Amino acid sequence: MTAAANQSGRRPTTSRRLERAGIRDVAAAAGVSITTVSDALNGKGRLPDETRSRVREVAERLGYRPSAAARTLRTGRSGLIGLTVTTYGEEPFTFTEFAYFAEMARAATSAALGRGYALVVLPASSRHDVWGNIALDGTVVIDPPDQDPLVSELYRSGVPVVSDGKPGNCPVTAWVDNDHEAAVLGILDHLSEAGARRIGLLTGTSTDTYTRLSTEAYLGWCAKVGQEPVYEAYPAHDPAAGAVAADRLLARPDRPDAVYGLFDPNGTDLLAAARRYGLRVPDDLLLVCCSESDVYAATEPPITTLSLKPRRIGTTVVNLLIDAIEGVDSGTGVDIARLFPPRFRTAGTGPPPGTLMPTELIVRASSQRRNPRTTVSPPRPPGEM
Amino acid sequence: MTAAANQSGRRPTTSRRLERAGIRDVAAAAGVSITTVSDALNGKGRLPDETRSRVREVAERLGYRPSAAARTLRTGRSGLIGLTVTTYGEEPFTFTEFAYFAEMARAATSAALGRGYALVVLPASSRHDVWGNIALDGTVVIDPPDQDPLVSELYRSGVPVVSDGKPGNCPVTAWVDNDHEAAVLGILDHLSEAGARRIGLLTGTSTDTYTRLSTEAYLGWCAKVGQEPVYEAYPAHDPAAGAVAADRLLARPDRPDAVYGLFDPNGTDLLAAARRYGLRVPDDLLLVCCSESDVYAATEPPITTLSLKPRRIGTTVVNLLIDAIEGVDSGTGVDIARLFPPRFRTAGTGPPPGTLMPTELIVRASSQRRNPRTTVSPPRPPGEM
DNA sequence: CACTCATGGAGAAACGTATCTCCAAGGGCC
DNA sequence: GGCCCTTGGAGATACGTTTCTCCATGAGTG
Repeated sequence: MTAAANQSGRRPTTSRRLERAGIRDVAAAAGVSITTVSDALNGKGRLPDETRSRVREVAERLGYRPSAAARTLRTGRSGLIGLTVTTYGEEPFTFTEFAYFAEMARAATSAALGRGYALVVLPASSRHDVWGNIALDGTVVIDPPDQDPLVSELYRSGVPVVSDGKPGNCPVTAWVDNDHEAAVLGILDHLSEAGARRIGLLTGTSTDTYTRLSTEAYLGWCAKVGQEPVYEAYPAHDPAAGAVAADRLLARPDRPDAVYGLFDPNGTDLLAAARRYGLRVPDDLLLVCCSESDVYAATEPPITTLSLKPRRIGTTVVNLLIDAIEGVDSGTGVDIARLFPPRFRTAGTGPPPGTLMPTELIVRASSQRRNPRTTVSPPRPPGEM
Repeated sequence: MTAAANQSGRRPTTSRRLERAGIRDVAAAAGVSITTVSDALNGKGRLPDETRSRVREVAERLGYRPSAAARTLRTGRSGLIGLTVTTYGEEPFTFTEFAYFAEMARAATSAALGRGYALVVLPASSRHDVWGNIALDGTVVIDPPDQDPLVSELYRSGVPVVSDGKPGNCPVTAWVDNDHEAAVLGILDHLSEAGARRIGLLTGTSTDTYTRLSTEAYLGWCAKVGQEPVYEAYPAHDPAAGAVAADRLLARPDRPDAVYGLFDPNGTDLLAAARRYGLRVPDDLLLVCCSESDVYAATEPPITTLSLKPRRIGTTVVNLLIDAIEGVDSGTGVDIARLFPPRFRTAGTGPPPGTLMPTELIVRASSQRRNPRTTVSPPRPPGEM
């Protein structure tokens, strides 16, 4: 080994292995100190432009890439955000609200990348060691169950947590949710105006916020207008159970003349069930379901759907989370911000700030009786979905 | 400050801030050295069980969580795998093969978690600083374009890269793909046996391996059996273009009596187009498309689909990648493995090892003719649905 | 008794960066 | 000439692990 090869001054005895250039190598090659290299590359410090550009050029020439691990260790920031999905089974993603999740995750990924963060997909059921092994700046939790131990632990350990779905008893930094009550009431009114006399509900048996709030809104509406509730609940994570429940609902003696299904496949299920019972949609049965899928624009008849606007949710959740991340540590320099990260603000404060976002009802033929359509949509070219 | 409070020996002057317990704190509390704590928690070293469990208990009591950043810096391993999706537009996920991607990503996530790794979603179009800021042990690339600069740089910088889709000119550690040629030939034979005389193809204009190999297989088959190729190509990333192309294909004077569509929405598109031209499926037109969606089990008629078995692909890709990751550094201790990481093995070796995986044809009504047909009906202008 | 050896564990050196502190030199100002 | 201020940059430390090296101690062995 030549002296030049060892000019960085480290490892005087052991042989120099082939490795990526470090900041030391750049400093040595540029004839400046490590400090100067760091400052030059990060745009900090007081350096003349000439030095800055020279250092940058040398770094480029050596193919220098800063070590993310070292930077994370030093700064305490990894640029990584966890995306946690509540799982019903073995799989990392939930099946039930799949289109919703996919859209939401996509928007969240975009939003995060736009602000320089990347998303790590981490099912809540992951091995604990996986969670512990990753430096996360914060976590997005989709639809946390009532008492999620994972969320509690994350929050306790000081990691900001923002949930999609109003959390039950988990402490979170912030949350975002749709205004499910308003959405359900809007649908029920819509169906009433279309002539429905007895509106049924296809709902789930799980205790997540979405199911709970929607069902409560339905029951409240029934009480208000004096209609006997007509609903069937089934385990929403079981794809086969939906069809059975739809069948049950339409087989009841007090069969509804309109149904709202809370879950994505309900539209198809209800349509099939209606066919089996010889019910025409919308003539004998009005139909609405909650879905992000555009297949319902092409069914026979097209089905009115409620969109939860997952893209808006995903974007908002991520932005809130990053705000929290960057707000905590990059505060005004007051030490309080460092002495009292969120974990210490739990007691004494009120509930975490939440944001309610509107939903969108996409009205199609299935919820409109023979009367001419009220909402005017432009004629579509053939074949477009 | 008391001597006891400072027994860890650090920060003799500045005041001790509220922070997560570190390994030093555990060592001090347990009355052992840092080494012992590390060994006890990681199951290394020679320690009596009594010491081991005592240290573990103290760590638990203090709520000790090892710093992932420090561990990564020290060990050079982050437990993070990049999942890169080629993007056609702004969005991080591609629309076109969405169900495929979703399934594949889900399987990949599962497989990775099962081996203690987590997946980071990183679109190829991400800001460069995001890529540089994350310590990745390896990367999965879905469907890399012919000359992907990102893949090249990753590979050059020593990060193992495994691609889903046989790579064009990118150097990768390994790749996995379906046997697209066999799949297409199988479908064409299947359609022939069902009575097809002229088989058309709905294909894409992009240059990815899937499109290219499939189209070539089709053209080769045509040449072999002496059929004039009948195909339409469209930009597969444009969801609206598929319907137009399907329409074009069925409007041709040499209208095919069977069509294979390479992309997921083609089944719906072709069905709609067939309806517009008054063609009955499967009587007048046999239909097959490549899709992972089970909506085709419920269409009228149900459509035969080719499944690329994305779950198998995702699992295989991740396992190959992790094998490469762990094989490189946890070798037999021979220094060669450390002196020559994959980046130095580029020259002189042959193409990277690839794995071809079988596809699965799910035969439904749309590709089975009830009674062999003899006449070809002339094209008609699009009428009412 | 003089050894070897296994056991249990401590010390300290990295890993590669960011940043706090401090210093030298030069110039303007009174 | 003494003083302060700005500019440009170097030194050293800390981030929290893992791991290599090495040292006591006591037991077995000839």
